[in-house]
Amino acid sequence: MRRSKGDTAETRKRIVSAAAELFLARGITSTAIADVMVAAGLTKGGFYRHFESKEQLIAEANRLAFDSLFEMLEAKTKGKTPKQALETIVHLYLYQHRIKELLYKCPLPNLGSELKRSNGCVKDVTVDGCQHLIRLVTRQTERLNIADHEATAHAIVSMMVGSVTLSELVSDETTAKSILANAERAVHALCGPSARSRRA
Amino acid sequence: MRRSKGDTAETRKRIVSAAAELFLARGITSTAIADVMVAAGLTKGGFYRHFESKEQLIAEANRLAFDSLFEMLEAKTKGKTPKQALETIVHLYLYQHRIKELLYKCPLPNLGSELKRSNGCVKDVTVDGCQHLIRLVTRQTERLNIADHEATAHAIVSMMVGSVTLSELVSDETTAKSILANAERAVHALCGPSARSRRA
DNA sequence: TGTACATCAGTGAACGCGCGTTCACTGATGTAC
DNA sequence: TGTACATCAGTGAACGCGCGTTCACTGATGTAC
Repeated sequence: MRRSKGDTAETRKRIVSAAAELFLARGITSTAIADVMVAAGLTKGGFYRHFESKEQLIAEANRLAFDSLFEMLEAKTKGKTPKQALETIVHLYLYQHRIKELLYKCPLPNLGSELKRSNGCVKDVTVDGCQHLIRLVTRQTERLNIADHEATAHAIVSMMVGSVTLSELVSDETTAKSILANAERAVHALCGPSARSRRA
Repeated sequence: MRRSKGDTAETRKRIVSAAAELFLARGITSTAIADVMVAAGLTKGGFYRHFESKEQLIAEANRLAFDSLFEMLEAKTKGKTPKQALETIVHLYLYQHRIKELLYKCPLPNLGSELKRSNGCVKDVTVDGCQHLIRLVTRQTERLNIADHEATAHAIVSMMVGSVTLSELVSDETTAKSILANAERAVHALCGPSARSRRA
């Protein structure tokens, strides 16, 4: 039965949102389209009224996850000093799995190896997200007057992605926590006074 | 046709080796058992004479990849000063994709998100490998007399895994290279003179 | 050492299941007049 | 504003393919005597 335009648009959003949550929690290949549709309160037959293929859904779900992460990080750092802003970004990113208000997790540590082998629009979204995250951090290292702000930003993002990956992997909760805490400390060290070239 | 004991053992090794290469290059789910068997010069029907399930093969292939990586790192750092040894570990790890003599790549950045959701023996091998890598680095930071050597080792391993993940992901070769170079520099900074507590 | 039989690595076909995709159908919405 | 028809979101069944796993069979190796 046909639905009104508004309903249709809302249904589509619900599907993408359910997909983002399921993909990030269970992985892409182990999430079937039927799972997504059921989570969105529909049956799988209706999927192709909204999307051309699973590929397209993957791309849109990842874009949603990236966009809402970046939007939250922008909002939470607005008006803060560069030091506070950088600390906020790093802290929120590292503890993304424990923050309820963050609907979707970052695709980079959660789907990294699945996305690495992707093509076309999925690849594009991933690369964009990756560059966007680097830019977000670079903006703060630049404001902090760090000697080589771009290099430092690269190192920070690598550490963010790597530590989240590792902490989700090791089954021991104590180790997981200390990996995150140590990443946070290391970022601090990389941005410490000896790294600043000019007065802040 | 039945084979001699030696042949059988060798065939088994060939299957595990082919699996490790294919899994790490193409991902686990997108590598079929038939692909592995063909790469090992056999037909897929013979697989179950050697293994109970694909699961078991995944576990063994990952163990092989981890073990040969660690073995190489041990060999290359033997007899070196802690500073040289740490630099060697980090450098070889970061540039693992460009080193031909390294048969298998590290499962952590290459299969991280696929392994994260694994269970049983696959999970065990992954966690072991992760801890082993941390220990390998910790041994050097300890010898370097770094103030908090375990915390620093965690940070270094996070950066190693994260930067390899990211550099394989971004399609732009220039960015990929600079991510790796900046990770190497950052490790250097984390182990710099200000991080040493006692005289070396 | 030689012979007869059991074992079992490897083959190729077949099975069965899950999943992405397609399709005929339904009935409410949107549109033309 | 009301009526008639076209559109199309959603359903449930079916299709087709890939892939993990099983199986009957072959013939060389290993073993018992």
